[in-house]
Amino acid sequence: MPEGHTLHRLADRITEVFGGHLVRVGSPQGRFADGAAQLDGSRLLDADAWGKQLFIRFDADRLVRVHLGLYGTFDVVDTEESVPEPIGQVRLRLVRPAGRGGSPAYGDLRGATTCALVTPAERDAVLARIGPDPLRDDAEPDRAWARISRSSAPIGTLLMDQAVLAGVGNVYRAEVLFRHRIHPLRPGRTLRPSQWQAIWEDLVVLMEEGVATGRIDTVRDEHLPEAMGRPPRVDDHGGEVYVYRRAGQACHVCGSAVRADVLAARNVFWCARCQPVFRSRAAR
DNA sequence: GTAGCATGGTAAG
DNA sequence: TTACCCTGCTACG
Repeated sequence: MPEGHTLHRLADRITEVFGGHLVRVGSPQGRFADGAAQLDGSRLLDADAWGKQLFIRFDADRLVRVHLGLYGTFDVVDTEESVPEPIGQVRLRLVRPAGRGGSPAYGDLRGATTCALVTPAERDAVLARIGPDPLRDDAEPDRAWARISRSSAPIGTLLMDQAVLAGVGNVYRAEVLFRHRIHPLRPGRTLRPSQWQAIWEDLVVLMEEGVATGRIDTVRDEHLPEAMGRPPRVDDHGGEVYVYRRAGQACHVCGSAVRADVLAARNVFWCARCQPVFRSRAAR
């Protein structure tokens, strides 16, 4: 589930459901028991995300830092009924009690890499080490370009490095490189400034759409299933994509087989014909 | 039923 | 480079 769009969507949802309310905070599983005990009964102010980092803000300058990792989930449910018994390993449970005719709501965090009570200074330290986030209005893409433009590392590695750029994960990495016809192994420093600008602007659009829909869709209208007369993609993420997890299948644009390899410890996918290997001026 | 893998990241070795 | 976190889906038997 979790690339940056998931966390921003979740922050909005937490703010909407719990913001301004006195909440019950628990850790049915027990691994966040100390933090939960300190926060229980206090006022939740709001939640905000930077890249894949989520911070839930409580009164008295207290924050919960959440990182979902690869398979963490945070389900927020507005219910007309009573709050159910926790199912499975619920690290953190937030409850907005029913009151004055209002219905109860709850949020369950499972499988997260991180769930910790932190201070504003600790939050700032985390934020200081991550790059600009395409989903934030105040992001400075030049900061990322400063790193990319002088790095010999592959652009496919740099896009996944949260210290360079925050919020992009394995799906957006593969898809944005396809959309800009750039090979994942191409060294960052060989990109032109205009290519970086186009990638950034595209990430802003794609990820904002991801926040709105809760899925990752990267396929242009002319390549959608209905436009091409091909079957829609069926899997657990739901979005229409060009190359992600499509190894061996036909490229939607040129028909050649999608390639796969491991880059930055993750599977990367690309079309060898649409994303030709970069050749330096000297090599040509 | 269950092995294997996954939209991530850290820490140990 | 590997282990881990310990969820949830898919593929396979």
